[in-house]
Amino acid sequence: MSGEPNAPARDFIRDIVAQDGKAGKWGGKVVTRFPPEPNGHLHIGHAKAIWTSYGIAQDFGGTFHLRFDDTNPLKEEQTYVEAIQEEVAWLGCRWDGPVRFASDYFEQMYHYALELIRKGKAYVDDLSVEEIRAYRGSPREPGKNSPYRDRPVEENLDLFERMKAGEFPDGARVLRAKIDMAHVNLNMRDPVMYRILHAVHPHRGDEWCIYPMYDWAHGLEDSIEGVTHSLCDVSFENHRPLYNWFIDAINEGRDEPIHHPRQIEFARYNLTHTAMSKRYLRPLVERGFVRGWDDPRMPTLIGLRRRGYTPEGLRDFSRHTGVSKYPAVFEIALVEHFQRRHLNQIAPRVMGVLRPLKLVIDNYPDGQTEQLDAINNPEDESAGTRKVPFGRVLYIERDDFMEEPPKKFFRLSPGREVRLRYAYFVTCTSVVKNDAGEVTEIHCTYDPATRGGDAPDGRKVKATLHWVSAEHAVEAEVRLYDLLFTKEDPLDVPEGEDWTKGVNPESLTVIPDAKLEPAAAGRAPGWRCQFERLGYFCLDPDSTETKPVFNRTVTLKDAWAKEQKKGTGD
RNA sequence: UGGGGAUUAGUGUAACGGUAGCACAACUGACUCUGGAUCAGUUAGUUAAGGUUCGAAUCCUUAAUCCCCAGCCA
Repeated sequence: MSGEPNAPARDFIRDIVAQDGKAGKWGGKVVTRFPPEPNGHLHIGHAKAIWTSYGIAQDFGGTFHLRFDDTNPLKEEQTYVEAIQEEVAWLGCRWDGPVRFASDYFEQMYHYALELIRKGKAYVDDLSVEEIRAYRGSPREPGKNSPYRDRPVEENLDLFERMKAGEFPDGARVLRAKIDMAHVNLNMRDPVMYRILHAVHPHRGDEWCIYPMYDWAHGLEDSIEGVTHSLCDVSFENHRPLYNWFIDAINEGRDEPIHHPRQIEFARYNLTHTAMSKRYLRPLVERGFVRGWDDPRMPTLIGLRRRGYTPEGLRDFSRHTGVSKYPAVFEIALVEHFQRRHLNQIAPRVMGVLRPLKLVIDNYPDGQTEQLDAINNPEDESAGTRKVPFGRVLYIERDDFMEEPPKKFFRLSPGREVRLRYAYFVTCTSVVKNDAGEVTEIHCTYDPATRGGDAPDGRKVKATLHWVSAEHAVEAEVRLYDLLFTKEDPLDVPEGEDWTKGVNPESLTVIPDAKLEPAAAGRAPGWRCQFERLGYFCLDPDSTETKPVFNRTVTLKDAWAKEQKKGTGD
């Protein structure tokens, strides 16, 4: 990322796009696209890829397309074309024009294929899958020509036509490009362009019996749409010569050459403590390690959304991490940083006690209730204030009291005075314990002169505690999430060992009876807030009229927790 | 013993032959009615070895390491 925090993004792709613009390529136009296959949900890795393409279109005043790469009806489903649209829209990326489909270009591609056959650049091959594989050779050994490679053009035309008409069973024949079976790049060894598939396509029904292969289709889709900069994964770097070959072959002898996009590859990335590919995510769902694809622990977009992640935070993460060709591993802390940064600006504050400890103020009038003023968001004055009910019996956080406090523990302990946020100073006078010796209740006195939280005599306290009035408390379920895997690289396991063993057994902690101030009640699912001193939370769709359910999106930074971890707390 | 790419603090990413910078993380400290936020500061880097040059992260050579490629998947 460039030096200034708010400087425009700068990376090698943007440099290329800028150069092309300067050179007047494509009339200075910029068109990018995101081309998902509708066969699964998007994850945070896609989010960055989408933001790269969309962000570049935005930065250069270009347009951005959403196009489904639906060339394999065996693997694709309509539900995903709907889900993915929603996911991209949620991210905040707006595509130009309608949602596009590769399958809308099938006719055009077919005609291009006919042209190649007529030019002697493609042929129908009757070899079986196994034979094709065997004939392909290996990276170190050249392949050999198929015996069908030199079929006359007329025969190829006839056979291809009949393939399209559905005269042959699946797998009987394919159409291949005639390039070079000895090429060092395996992708150039007569790649398959069409295979026979008698399948029902989600978008085209049973119109087609032949379906284009990705390598044949993809470049053409970009060409047809006028995509100028076709951004993709580094693994397609080896395919670029093939895409160029196809377009050049089509353009050979053509009066009006078809558009030739420029493909630029960039590295995909990984995150620490998580796995991203479907291969690893699916078992988590199917074997019940998580509750589903939208489990808030999942790196899927629907999971992160449910957890309370904001698209703005994801966008900032995507932009600030830059683009490169090096297979980067980002620390999950960086993702969280951008979530906190955004949430801090927008999340209204609320007080909630996760592990309640009863606190009784002995000198507070029994039965009295006050409404105290609290600030909704110190980072946003326009968020205003609210009233919080206060009474003689309160709940405070168990962690905020220690009978025998270590040196760096500033919170409540016997004889110590602390502030109850927006309320009063209280001093702990005694504790009540059960038979097991656990503290079940603490007693305090309060100083009426400190109403609102300031002492007129100017005396200071070291800590401010959040609290909830017992009488007014709203009971809620709170789900605390931690790393899905404790290991940085969950896939790095010894030969033969099951990587799912690395799933963090404490990745979910359910608190059934948290106490919240009334302001947290009556909200709609998706509502985000900060529980003061604890973290950012988001109301889950599992909530009912009587029982809200909150997901912890991300914790607040916690200096005390860090101190404890260091073991220097006492 | 094939081809294509890549390598800058702990993690990412700038510097495009001319002072190696930024963010996150870590660590200090200030401030604070959130041990949050904010502010100030510290630690820490060019994969290695040669060469070209007044000057190299940048150009050249060699080596090392990592990623990708033998689907009728995308």
